[in-house]
Amino acid sequence: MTSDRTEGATATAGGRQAASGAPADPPHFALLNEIGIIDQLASRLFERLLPDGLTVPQFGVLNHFARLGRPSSPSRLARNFQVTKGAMTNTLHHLERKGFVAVRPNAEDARQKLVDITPAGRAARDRAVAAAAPALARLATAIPERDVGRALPVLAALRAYLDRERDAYE
Amino acid sequence: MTSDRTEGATATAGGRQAASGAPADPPHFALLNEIGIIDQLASRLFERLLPDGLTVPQFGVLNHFARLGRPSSPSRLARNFQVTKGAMTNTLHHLERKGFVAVRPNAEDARQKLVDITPAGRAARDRAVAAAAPALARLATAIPERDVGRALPVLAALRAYLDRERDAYE
DNA sequence: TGCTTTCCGTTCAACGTTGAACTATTTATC
DNA sequence: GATAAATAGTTCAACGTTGAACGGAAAGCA
Repeated sequence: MTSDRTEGATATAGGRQAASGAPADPPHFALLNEIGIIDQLASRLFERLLPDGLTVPQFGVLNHFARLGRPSSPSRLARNFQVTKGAMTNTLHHLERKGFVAVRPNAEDARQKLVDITPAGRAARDRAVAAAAPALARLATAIPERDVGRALPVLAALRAYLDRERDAYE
Repeated sequence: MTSDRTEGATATAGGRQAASGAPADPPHFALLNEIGIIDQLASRLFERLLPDGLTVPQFGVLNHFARLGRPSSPSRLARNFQVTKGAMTNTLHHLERKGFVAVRPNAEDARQKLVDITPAGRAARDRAVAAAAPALARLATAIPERDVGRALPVLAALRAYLDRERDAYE
């Protein structure tokens, strides 16, 4: 049992709902709504699959390093993930406690710290990818890659726009 | 200053990043990633515009009622918004404290409560819509409605899939 | 050189969310 | 009717996030 699909109701962006008689939300608003719900559903499902008590943001950092192949700094990571520095401090502390990431001072710039993934972190990341693979495969079956290819550019443009908009307001 | 757009890095789903040499995340994963970032950016921007100290979920509930036109119950709202009952209890308490929503017992079923928007709540919702209108208009300028129309069906299918998947695992 | 600005990382309070535990009420079933 | 199962709403601890405030360190500039 989930949303009131039977009554054709699933609230709209920021909220949802879709009663037949009521005025529909503007398309752009509806888009953001749909995105909000998907993020919530996908994150929760994904997190259940993750091993080692990994959370989505924690996995994100590990995955980032696995592909980056070199150390980074907390603030740089915060920028990459569009998150505040405080949030990244928090995530890194968790990863450090688990031994999945190593933090050391940066000799060249005492303001910074250098963060890198550890072998254990790499292993955890691989386990996570393996654990999520089946679910991702099922998803790929349900949503044709062609459709994903259609949506992705639009979302990329949307993100770029929001990014600019944010900069403008800070 | 925002994400490392200059280094072509914006972490991928659950995490991101897009260094040229590294293996790219699978398309479906990239899609979820993009969605996660957009949700975060859009929510934060939207929330800044909201009046009366309204949060995104609070606005969502008010907007829901404005379109629904009739009372609902906490658990029904929780289902509509794909949120746990506890979360909805929390949101409703905030709205009740602000006088934007009225809660009363349901005589026909003592387990339930009936929630409805108040005139003050309606006014707050209208103020919120008005406050967000300019930003939404700018967004509509940046992202053609045609593109939104292309992405929406894919996202709807994605949400429907995740919804089914969740039911299967609970 | 000395002062100001910018950047870095941390801490903290306030929120929203989940998931589990619990009580109360209603519905199903024998 | 009595018992079991399902539904409703609350509470609570644990997380992640924001936004603001700080103290430390490096650049920029006079």
